[in-house]
Amino acid sequence: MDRYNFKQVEEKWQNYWDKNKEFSTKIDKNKKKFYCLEMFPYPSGKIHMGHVRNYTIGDVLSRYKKLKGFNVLHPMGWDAFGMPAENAARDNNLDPKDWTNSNIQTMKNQLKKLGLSIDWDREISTCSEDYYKHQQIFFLELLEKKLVYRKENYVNWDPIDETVLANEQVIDGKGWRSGAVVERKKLSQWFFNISKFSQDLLDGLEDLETWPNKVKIMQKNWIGKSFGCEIEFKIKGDLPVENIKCFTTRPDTLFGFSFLALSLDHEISEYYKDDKDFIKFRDECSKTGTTEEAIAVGEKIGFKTNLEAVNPLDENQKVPVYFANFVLMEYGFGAVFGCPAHDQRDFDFAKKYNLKIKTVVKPFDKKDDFQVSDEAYPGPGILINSDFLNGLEAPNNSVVETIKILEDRTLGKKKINYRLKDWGVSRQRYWGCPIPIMYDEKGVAHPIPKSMLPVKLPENINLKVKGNPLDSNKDWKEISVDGKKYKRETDTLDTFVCSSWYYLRFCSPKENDYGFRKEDIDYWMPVDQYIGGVEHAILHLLYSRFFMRAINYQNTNFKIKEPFKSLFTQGMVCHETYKDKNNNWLSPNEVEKVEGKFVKKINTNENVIVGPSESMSKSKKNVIDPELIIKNYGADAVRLFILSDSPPEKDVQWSEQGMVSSYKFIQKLWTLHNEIKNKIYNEKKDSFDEKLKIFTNQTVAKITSNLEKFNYNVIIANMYETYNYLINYVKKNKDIENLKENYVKILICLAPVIPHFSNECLEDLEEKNEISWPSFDKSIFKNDDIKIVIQINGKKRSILNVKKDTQEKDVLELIKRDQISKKYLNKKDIKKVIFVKNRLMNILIND
RNA sequence: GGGCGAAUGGCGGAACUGGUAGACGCGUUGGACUCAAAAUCCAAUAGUAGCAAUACUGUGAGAGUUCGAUUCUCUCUUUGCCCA
Repeated sequence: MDRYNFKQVEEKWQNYWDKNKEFSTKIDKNKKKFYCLEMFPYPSGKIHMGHVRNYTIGDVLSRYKKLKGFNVLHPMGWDAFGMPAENAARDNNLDPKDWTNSNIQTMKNQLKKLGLSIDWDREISTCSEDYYKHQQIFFLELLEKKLVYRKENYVNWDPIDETVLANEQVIDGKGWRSGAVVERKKLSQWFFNISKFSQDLLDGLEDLETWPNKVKIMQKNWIGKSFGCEIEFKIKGDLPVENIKCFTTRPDTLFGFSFLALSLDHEISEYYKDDKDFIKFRDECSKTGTTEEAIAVGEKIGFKTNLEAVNPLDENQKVPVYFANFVLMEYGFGAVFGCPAHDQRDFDFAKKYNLKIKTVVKPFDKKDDFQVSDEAYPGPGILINSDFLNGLEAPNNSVVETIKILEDRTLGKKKINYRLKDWGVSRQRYWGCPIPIMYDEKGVAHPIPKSMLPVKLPENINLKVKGNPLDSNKDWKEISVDGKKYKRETDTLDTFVCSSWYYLRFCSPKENDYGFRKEDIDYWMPVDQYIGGVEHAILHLLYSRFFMRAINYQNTNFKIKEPFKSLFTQGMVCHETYKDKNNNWLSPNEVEKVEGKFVKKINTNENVIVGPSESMSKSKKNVIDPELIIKNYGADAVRLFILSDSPPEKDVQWSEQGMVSSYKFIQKLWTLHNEIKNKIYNEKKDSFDEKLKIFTNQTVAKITSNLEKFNYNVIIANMYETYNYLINYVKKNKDIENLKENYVKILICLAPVIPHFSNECLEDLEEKNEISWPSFDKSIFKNDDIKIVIQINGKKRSILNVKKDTQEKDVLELIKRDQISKKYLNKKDIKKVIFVKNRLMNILIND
């Protein structure tokens, strides 16, 4: 018998699928559709194990649904714009387009070798003009609906590279490439008005029943709805400022008011722009960084103004006004009132500047003279030292009551605040979708006329210039329309915009006039199952949800609000990390295991420090190249292994031994296949075997239910169990009448995970019927013999074989004759019997 | 600091709605085959005691509900992720 030649078989089936357009999909209204989508990859060069896991999970589902008779849409594309291309192109004197397209070719070939059931006719790439031209139209539509606007905003500015940096590109306050100290700079940028939909995005979460709860909670926190009050404080001092508006969620602690803190960007800072001390203070603040976390961890510092704020509930109470580094302009109105006794941040600030700390809430179990001492008390309790508010229960009652009082006296009003900020989409980059805007001589923005769309990216650009290469490209930048001179917008769109609607494009990938055809999305949308990493839990998923609402807004033709009906977030692929004695990372193939436990470096025999298992990353060198693994073991074996060791939503440890055992398992299945085939074509026949039928039924039932529940690791265990059963079965039996019929069912159950192998075996059996997912017959379990657990005083003592549905008194009779049970029951009174039909009997006796 | 999870053999992990804890795989040990090795096959494998049948203990710790708890409730410990 031949060994299973995975190379030949896998190539054969991949070619077959390709040639027959097996997975190319058309609208078929007679069939139920199923849209399965995995997050599309960034074409960085080669696929990595994370892709293998993500796409294997999606492929198992797609193939299963197809076998179940669904019309499955399973497309793939490329999230092809972005900085790595621009950087790689600049460093290697390439065109970003060429770099990207060559990576796409490589990765596409790699994905094909995994045997994925993808409709490659629908392949899209966000960097192709065919894609981004539609995005420009969307942009202009949103502009018309006033969902896009321009405003000035602070950015992280790298003064050496003359470029804007994303927060994650700022490391310890320095640019990740140049190492220059990052500055805050105000730039005019385009924004999507996502905050307009804050409440709707929040409400929509309720309907996403099959999304992981944690993702919904993350989005909820990100939107950050808070209930509070807007208060105007009267201001006294030497500036022409009459009042300052501020937002608070705790107006009930107003009597503990001890300072008012303003953001550095608050409009009042204008009066101080020439004040040397203020400038010095502002520089000091910029060192601590602008992220919310940096501010929270860093020291709270303030700059005292000559202004005083009046407590609206008590005219006699006046407190100083500070600029403080912990107040963000984006939150509320960029002004907060400080109540040190009940907010730790305010407490730290008050201690530092020696401001009064007045306790206004006491915990329920404390007396009225309770005083905050070492730290703030932010918890619930009863209001004290608060004049007419005394005795209210904080925070629930007291907040509502205080707002009522403030509203009555027209000192403030109820307000709901959201943390969600508008989405800045301008990027000072070449390799992105051009923003279809031009500016006239006065600097007023105009949409590029529709007839002039799309705005194409210029080619042969010099990437070595400082700053945005588009900005220094005069030929491209300067245009004239109807004899008037304009300058193009040189910023490009954030790549998250591209990925906010790509799932629509897959429905109509070739449509030329618009981003999608209504007929197509009416049939295919929403995505029935979306699969990807949890790292996109907030931004990508929220932006996509927003984008649907933005298209939907003032548009009766477009019904979708939620693009992804179900979401599944898979875990990462991890591997041990290795370092040599000089603390340099070593890759797994620079390391070997010699004489058991310790790991040594190849050639030098030097000891290696084994670090914890972490998610595979190039920087830690703990990566395994999927291409090599597929070459050595085959796609089916890789698919099998990547699913086998852990539940798909959890991290999985890469293990060479596990990989080898998956490979061996496929070889064993092949041996089994040949044995079964011999039996099937054997002349001698045994009669029909009921037990085999029952076993097959159980197997199909188990695998079906585990597929439905994403328990893919358990499916692999089911596959091993099935093998173990069948290999013993064929040893003991000749061919029996129903062997082939049952074996074919089992082979089909293997098809989602190991499609090449399964198809090869089915073909080998000359199985001509159209393959579809086997049904299972629940009634077949009826005649089953049942094992009943016998417990004495709650402890398992014996197991009885009985017919299904045996009654309590009959089981009791059996127990009395059962040797083991008799031993425990001997001469003891039975106090009580608990009987669960077909399961167990628990007998309570006096000890 | 807040929110959400997690904790089961040497390891990864199973366990339907509260009903036989440890499926399945890895590793380890022993055996068969072989001159030998690899490959393959067979067997054992939670701990303790015992030749054994078997008994007791056992799902992070402690309590509770229950005839019965890995599963439900409370407290605690450790740990992961997200937010601040």
